[in-house]
Amino acid sequence: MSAGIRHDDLRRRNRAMVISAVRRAGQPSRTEIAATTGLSHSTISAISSDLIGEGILSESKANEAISLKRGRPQVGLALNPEAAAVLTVVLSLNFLSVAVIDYAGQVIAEEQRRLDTLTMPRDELIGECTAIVRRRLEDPDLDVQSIARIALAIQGITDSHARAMLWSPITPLTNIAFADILEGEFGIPATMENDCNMMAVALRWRDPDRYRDDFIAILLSHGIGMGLVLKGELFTGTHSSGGEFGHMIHRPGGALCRCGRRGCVEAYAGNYAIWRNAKQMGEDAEPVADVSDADMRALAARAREADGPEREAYRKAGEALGFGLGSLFALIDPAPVAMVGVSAGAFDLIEPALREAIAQTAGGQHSGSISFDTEPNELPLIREGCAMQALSFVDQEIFAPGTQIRAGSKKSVA
Amino acid sequence: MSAGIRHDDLRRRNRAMVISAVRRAGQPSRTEIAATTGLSHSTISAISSDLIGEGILSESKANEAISLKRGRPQVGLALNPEAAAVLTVVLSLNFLSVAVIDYAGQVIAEEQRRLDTLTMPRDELIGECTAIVRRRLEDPDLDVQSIARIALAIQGITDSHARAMLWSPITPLTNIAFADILEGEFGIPATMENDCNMMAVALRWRDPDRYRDDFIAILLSHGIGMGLVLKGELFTGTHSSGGEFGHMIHRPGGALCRCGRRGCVEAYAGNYAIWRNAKQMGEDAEPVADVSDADMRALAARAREADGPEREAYRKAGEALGFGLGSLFALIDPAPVAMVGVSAGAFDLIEPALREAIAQTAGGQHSGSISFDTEPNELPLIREGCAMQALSFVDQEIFAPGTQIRAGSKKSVA
DNA sequence: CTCTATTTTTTCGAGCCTCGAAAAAATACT
DNA sequence: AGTATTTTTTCGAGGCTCGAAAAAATAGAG
Repeated sequence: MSAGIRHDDLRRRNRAMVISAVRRAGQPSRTEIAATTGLSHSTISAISSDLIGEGILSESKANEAISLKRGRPQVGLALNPEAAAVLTVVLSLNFLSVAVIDYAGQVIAEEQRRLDTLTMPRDELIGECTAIVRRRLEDPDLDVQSIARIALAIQGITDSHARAMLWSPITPLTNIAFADILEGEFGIPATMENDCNMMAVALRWRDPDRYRDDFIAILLSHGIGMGLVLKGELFTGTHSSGGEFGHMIHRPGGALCRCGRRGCVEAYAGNYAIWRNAKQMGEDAEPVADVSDADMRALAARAREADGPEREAYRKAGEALGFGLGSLFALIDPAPVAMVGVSAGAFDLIEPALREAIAQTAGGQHSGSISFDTEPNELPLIREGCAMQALSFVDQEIFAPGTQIRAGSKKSVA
Repeated sequence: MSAGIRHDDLRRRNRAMVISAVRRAGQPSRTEIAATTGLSHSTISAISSDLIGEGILSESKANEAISLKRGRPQVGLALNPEAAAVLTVVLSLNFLSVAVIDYAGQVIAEEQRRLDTLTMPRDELIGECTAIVRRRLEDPDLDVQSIARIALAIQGITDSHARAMLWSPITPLTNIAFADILEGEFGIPATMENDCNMMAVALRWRDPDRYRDDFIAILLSHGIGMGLVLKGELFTGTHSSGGEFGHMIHRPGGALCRCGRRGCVEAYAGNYAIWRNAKQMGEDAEPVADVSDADMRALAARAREADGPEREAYRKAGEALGFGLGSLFALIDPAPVAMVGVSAGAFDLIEPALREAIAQTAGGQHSGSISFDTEPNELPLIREGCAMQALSFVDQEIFAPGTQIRAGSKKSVA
């Protein structure tokens, strides 16, 4: 249970503070770091000199803009791009992509591939993933030793220990321990992340002012997913990645959902549901396997043109999302929302009904003050979140003396 | 933002560990504390000798049962009951109760009072609260100086800073900053807590095995409330006490809820809703102000006797709770549930429909493994939770050197 | 071009804190 | 009475952070 703080934990934690301050701030001077961490200048000086000696940080002749000031100019501290690297794998419907990212967060290599995830047998799916990773690792330009971590993101439910995919809409297969598989194959620590959680992580890095301590990222795609940050931390369920917003019950016994149950939010707001309603196929119609983004955009265009079943379909989606968000807000209070995915591009069609629905719920009091951002393209967000998640892990490993540091660096000698 | 750890924080935190280890374990020996905290024997020895010197802990000639062992017998450490005391105030529908609790957690005085909260004007309600507290503080048997904290719990929504009641079903009044009022009046730090959150706190102290890191306490009373513990911490909303499970939407546009909206879980499962359905008054009927516990018990008895509208009313309540829990489980995954309040005594009537509903939701996969506890009497739980919450605050104040310690104790001199 | 003011960074000794090992204390068993 | 065993305290060593002072590096003034 509650662990006491050992004396040597102190340095560990404060190293952590310094590294994360540098990652957040870009090129802060030692003085700035001292200010944000609350530690003394002497401490920051000692720690950063250690980190530079270990090749984790490097001095960069800093902000020329501010060098107009008097005194001794600040020396910016930056992450040394060569200190380590991470590899991200994003597995989504019929699509697999990997990227290699250096310690400073820059993409240094990538590869993408189409594949038929829905019909692929287990071995083949796993094989494709390991193969694409292996190809990247065998790249002669890459120092394999520097790859410190792999983060794999997938649509669907992952376990709360970030080891396995439990269930995913992109494949009928279940319980694939991707993290263990990749670790076993390549001997590099790996984690298995939920795509929407990675979206949330990315949003926070992109716009820390708007997405700080509490916010919601909702994926409006074939299915409905959610990434939730509460009190500054990624929210996960007790056993799984949790936050299955799409499968909150909107109408008990209602429309047939892809998950086999009835009345889920997704059964009204997922692409297949909007499609089904627009085509007036009835709520019991079996969900179609996939609707292309182009088809969805065409559907939205038609809905904008005339008040027909297409517009009504988007209205129903908005209503379901609104009541769902209302129930969510009853639990966590309102927070900024980012709508991501192809249907976020049709948010103009969704928003009126959504706001009307929210107004009828507990969140309704603040209905006006709730603001929505839209971002139609989810893949870059997911990849970015994966990268930052993996890099944060590496940061932690680096200041944990117990762990072998894989970067080609030697300890400074006092 | 992220604060570094100063050198003097170390002692503070480790003192915290020791105190909370003692509060949890009852009368642990120094060796046991060392084991649970992971700190060395020397450190525990130093800290506990400080704490004893300051009058916070005391040695108690420990477990005679274990003194059969060889070696030097363990000396149990106990909280010194006189180190401080706290005062709890529980304000519920037409009922106000206070208790004074010593540092070891024993009730040393209490007082209860009926009052008409629904019609009472603002000044009077506040006046009643301050008056009952003043009476306790003026008790000649009590050392006023020792009262280190006041915790006030109320049914309804409180703000996330534990300062004010925002809204409550027990009064039409809103936005009463009880914590500030009591602090101003008596000069004793006070907090304003949500009743269901305090239930959850109490459950954890009562049965730490069952209610550890993740669990749900649901109040089935006139209204429906929830206290939620996730990852070992009390879950609150971003702005308010949050966790308004009762106002998640069960059926959009459905039955009229006491909150003025439609289709909330509470509009089917609150006492007034069960009453309304049992009396076949229609879902639009204005909720009655109060139903006595005796009436509810009579209703449950009739429902058990024959399959009439009463039984159907409980079935609907179960359905609403089941779908609500199902949606909640979609977000947080299933967790142990405690049903508290008068209708928890009728859980046999509620459970079948509840389980059936859950089975139709995302939580359904684990439907069988979800276990429910029942506790018909909420008041003792709330009071107990309040006491532990207040005592935990005092624990924190005691190891924070910045704070003036109000207990009559002097620092040990080295 | 030199000197001064200013700001950043490093150095150094002081003061704490935790730890491990050893000693001391307190009991049961023989 | 002596020995084994377990708990608790003592003590010196090693680390860490801090504040103050020194050193470093620049802009502006004369």
